[in-house]
Amino acid sequence: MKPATIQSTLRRHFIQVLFGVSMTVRTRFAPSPTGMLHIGGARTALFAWLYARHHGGEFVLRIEDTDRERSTDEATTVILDGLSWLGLDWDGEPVFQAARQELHIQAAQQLIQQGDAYRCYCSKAELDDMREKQRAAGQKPMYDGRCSHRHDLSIDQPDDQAYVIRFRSPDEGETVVNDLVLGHVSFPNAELDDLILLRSDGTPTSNLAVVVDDADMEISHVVRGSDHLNNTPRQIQLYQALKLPIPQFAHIPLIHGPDGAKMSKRHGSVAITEYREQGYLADAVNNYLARLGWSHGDEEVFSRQQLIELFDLTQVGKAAARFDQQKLDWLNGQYMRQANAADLVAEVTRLLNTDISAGPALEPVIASLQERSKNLFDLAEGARFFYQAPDAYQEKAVKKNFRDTTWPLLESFIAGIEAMDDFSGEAAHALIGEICDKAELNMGKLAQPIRILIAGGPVSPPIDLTLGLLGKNETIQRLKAGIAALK
RNA sequence: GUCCCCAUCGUCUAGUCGGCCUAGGACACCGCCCUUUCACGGCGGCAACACCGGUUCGAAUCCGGUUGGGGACGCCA
Repeated sequence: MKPATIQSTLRRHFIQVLFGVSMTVRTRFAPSPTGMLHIGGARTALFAWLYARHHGGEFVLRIEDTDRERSTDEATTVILDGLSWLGLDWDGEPVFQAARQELHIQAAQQLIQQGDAYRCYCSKAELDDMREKQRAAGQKPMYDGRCSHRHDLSIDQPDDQAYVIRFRSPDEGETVVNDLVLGHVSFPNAELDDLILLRSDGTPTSNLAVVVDDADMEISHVVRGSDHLNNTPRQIQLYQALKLPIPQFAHIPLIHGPDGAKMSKRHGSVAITEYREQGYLADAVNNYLARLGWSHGDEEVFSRQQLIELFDLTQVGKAAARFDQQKLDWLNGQYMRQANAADLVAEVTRLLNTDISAGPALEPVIASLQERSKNLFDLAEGARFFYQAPDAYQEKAVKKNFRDTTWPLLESFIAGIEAMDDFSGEAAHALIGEICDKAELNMGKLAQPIRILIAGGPVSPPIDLTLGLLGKNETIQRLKAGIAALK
């Protein structure tokens, strides 16, 4: 046993002793490594993580790589990166499902011995044909159990004909899922066909593996997307047949695109890591995702800590939610403003991707831009002119703010700051005021042209801050270059 | 098609056991204010209980149906 495992086992034991019952919450996130970690998966992971953390329990990771055709190590890495970025830390090492085949096969053997599973010799073509006929007859395509009563071939007898192992599910009665989000959901057993446990190559299928693993890993609450709801009654039957304790289930509604259809590539950035590239803050994404389907009164902004304190599955809504980029943008803006400038330096430096050694310190530049930036990308672009003199001036802004009277104002401004012994943003600002007063103009008549020559466009932090950060020499140099270029 | 789920402003949602809801908040949108720019912020506005029945003194809230949307129907997960 690894130290971490011993520790968690001890902790679980401690809680059990303390409360006299087994009440450890243990949730899991079980992605299949066949693609990116998308928005929906990230939210499922977040909810499972929040639930565990809220209850002081554990959150574990299981990589469901049993479909070896489509699973890749690369996808696993991307998923882990995504979770790490969001700060959804997992307990212990990730478990790889493919490595646990023996356990799954054993369970299948047990079911065979109990008579709860049987060999099915139906070929792919035969099954296709069967389904096609069912569909044509307006029925739900499902296995009709044609091999379940074949007694002519002993299941223990070696056979050169390919077969799969199917679960013998009950035909009558109903199976009830008691879901923490959806409540009672019952399925007629007649609707549940005999699912495949072991493929013809002997490998276990996901439904078997999930049940065996969730039980073996002592998962107390299975939190997953509601696209798995239909698998749940079958899984419950497997738990029962294997005499394993049934966990609690919580099926989280799916996230739809703005058009109401399931999220897909055409809705833009579905990979969670894409949001990092676009300059979103992890906590803002978490906050947004949490509010999609969950709420706490009228509040909108929740820190990570508050989410852990307040989150509960009982407050998760049942309806699917649409993804709304504008609200994410707004929330991200909230976090941008709240953030410590120092914490943003590294990421902004990366996004700027230019030499900043000659310009002002990045931290105060960031501070001056935080409240006018929706995201880090915005912020980096807003900061760029501090380190790169404009090579062009926005035409529309020039047209609007420059006229013949502008030039003398600029000249006297330059003369004024050239004469200053100790230049500062405040002094420059005061000078603009003086010049405009004298000319009986409002300050914008001079401040805007200055801004355009300095930044290349009509947008920047307040002029005093901007000039103060840029410094006397750079200010003069840019103004002169601008006059030369435009006059 | 069959089974399952869902249904409050354009979007996310509040709405504990039906009365406090002439339905609240947030995003978006539209005004106004603040402002040397862009933003932030402040104030105000627009805007919803899908429909039809029933239960009840009283329903967004309970029940039934209709409609609409979504999910699932693989030797994928």
